[in-house]
Amino acid sequence: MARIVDRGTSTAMPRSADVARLAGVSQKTVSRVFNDEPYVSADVRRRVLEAADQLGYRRNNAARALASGRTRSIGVVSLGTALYGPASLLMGIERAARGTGYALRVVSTVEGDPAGISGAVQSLLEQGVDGIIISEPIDQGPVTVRVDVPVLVLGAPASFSAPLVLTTSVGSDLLARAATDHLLNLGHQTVHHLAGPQQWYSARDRLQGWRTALAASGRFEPEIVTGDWSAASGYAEGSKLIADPTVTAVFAANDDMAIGLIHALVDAGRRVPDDVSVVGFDDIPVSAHVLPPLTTVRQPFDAVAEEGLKLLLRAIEEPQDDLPSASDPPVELVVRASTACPPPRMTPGQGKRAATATNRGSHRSATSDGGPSIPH
Amino acid sequence: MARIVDRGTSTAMPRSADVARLAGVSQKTVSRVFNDEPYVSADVRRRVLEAADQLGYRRNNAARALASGRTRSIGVVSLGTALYGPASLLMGIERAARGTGYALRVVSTVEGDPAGISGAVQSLLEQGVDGIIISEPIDQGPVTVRVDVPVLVLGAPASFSAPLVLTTSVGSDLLARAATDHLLNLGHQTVHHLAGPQQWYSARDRLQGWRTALAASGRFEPEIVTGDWSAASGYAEGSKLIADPTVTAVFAANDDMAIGLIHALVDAGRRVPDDVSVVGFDDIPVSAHVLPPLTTVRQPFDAVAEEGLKLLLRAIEEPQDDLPSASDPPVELVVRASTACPPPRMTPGQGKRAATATNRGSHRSATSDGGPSIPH
DNA sequence: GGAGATTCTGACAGCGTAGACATGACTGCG
DNA sequence: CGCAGTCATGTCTACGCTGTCAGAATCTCC
Repeated sequence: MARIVDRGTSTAMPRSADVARLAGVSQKTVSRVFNDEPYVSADVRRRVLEAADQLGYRRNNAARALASGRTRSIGVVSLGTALYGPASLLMGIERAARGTGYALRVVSTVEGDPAGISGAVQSLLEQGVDGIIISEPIDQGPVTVRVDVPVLVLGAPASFSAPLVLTTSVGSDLLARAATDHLLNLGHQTVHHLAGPQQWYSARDRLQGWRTALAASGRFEPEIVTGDWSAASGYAEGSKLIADPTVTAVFAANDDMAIGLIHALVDAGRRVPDDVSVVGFDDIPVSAHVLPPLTTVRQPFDAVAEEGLKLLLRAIEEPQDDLPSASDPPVELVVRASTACPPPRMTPGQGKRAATATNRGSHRSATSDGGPSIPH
Repeated sequence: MARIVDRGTSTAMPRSADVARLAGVSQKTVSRVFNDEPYVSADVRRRVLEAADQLGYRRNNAARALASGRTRSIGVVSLGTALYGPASLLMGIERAARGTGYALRVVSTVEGDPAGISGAVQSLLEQGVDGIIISEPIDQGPVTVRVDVPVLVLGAPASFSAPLVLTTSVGSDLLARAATDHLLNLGHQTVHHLAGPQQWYSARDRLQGWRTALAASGRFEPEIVTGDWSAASGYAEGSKLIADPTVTAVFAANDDMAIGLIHALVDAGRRVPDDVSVVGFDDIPVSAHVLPPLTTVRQPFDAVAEEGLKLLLRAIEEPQDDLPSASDPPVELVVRASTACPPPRMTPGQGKRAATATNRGSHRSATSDGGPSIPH
């Protein structure tokens, strides 16, 4: 087990001057060694490192930040939830940040706090950051924050833009479209939508993607119901939705709500996928193993985080450069057992059975699976 | 939507001296105002705040840290995963930290990195933190880190202790025991265990709690199988476990594995809970809505995070004080529909049918249902 | 062999704040 | 009235590092 040892109050933290004295060089040279600056002879470098090691020297970050004007840390505004999406994105950012030499400062917005995002940004600026990532933003009405570092907004619409602000799509709309198209291709007349809370941009994106898919196929756009991302809301709102017996296909804005919806369907005596097909969104870890295993789309959190961070670091380090906009992340549909062709009576006299049959099970991505039960 | 506005490169960041000049006071007085020090007249305070507001002044954290020797931030070593447990704990810490005046610096350990926790601690110390929280630690073999700030280890065994190190139980063992006892009380002869990866202390705690419960009731302790927390491993390892037809009750070390296990049971033609009862651990958001709704225990993440943080801040701010050890968090068992009395043939000649009927088939979905569950 | 370029090292001056200490102004009280 | 005590503010400086510049040592090449 890791042992954690007190360094003892007797010895104060050594500073670079102490190392310099021990190594017989100037304090500035120690600084050079630790910053990997050129023009330090191999011999001196070795002596400095040895002395530093012997004293247990560590650079003082505060002093570095003060002297250089750069804090070497970036702030992340996250949502104070353990929801799979936000949490995954945060972890993706953490992973991407590692090895860049930048540390992460995380604050999260308080639900119901009117200051919200702007308050969080404010507090990050006070802490001192070289850049800010706003992950999974929520629309909280017009607020203005004065910022002097680059800001990256993950998954916000263009309307968020302003000087120094970068935006990156997380591809929610495309994924939502793919999910809806999958159901349409199976032969469903139309697809209903169990939407996420509309203050969330990602929920709006998914709604939009669903609409686009329906419009592109010239289908009727039914009324939506809106949940709060939770399985409980999926159950409650889903129950309302499926009160309509003509519903044969539902696209839920996340997997949790999809699972709640399936629960509601089963409680109502409807079979999934025989009577109603359900598609989720996120591919949360349990989706492959709930009953029935859930067809869903997978968000490329790591790719989004990595690309976004790269963009931000470039804005920090090469302020003069033009910034390329990020490319669209890949669409990954995971077909499992919660979707199927509509029940016969719901597709009156259409010669589509062959096409439908072909279509079923053909939508799998590399990660998807064979039959209804799918270990990965 | 929040507008983010560049402050413009023309104007440099104002410093306290600028505010002081505008307010007609000394720089030190500005410092006093912003630190809420006593002995500043109301009039001066107002003038300073006005001037600061006018200039858009923000304190420079690096300078503050350098001058005061305190960074006002605490570091969190987290696991680089979006698993519900670790993510929830991290959010709990974030929530608890808010309002304390301490910022959070997060680093996560890389899976497979030999440096692991010690490397993460090292990097936090370099960034400069006043204290460190190690959340959900993993045993990575003997490593020694030299530390000069208080360290709080959430959910590590006593063996982790060392000077300046605090430990807090997350109560996994008690919760595991409650889960196991619940199954025993339903009349099962014994309870099998689908364990988590044993490098995780929390997985060990759960194993231990299960053992304790069995021993306390004088039951036979069956062989365990071990998963990796994922639903997929729950399916795969669970399949091995239930190859034994005498299994009537399984305690899984987390909900994901429990869900995978139920999937495996259903694929094997065993009914849940009629043939086999399953208890999970965590109460992840979908647990109330998977089929059947999962009986599980809920971890008091917020309580643990809050109490732990309080402990740590006390160690930071009153180093002389004796530190009280944290109290045991509450045990919260959530009984849903995945558990019932064992099938008749498994409980030879016991007059328990009435109890079974009562318990079974009550597919209540709300998290705090009646009966044996314990609402908080 | 010496002008110029290149490599290495050091002296010095901040960076923006908080702490130690000094200094008045004012208060209360014998 | 004078002295101690409290309150309000200012002066000066250290915090530990990096950026700038200067100087010394070494190399390069005709």
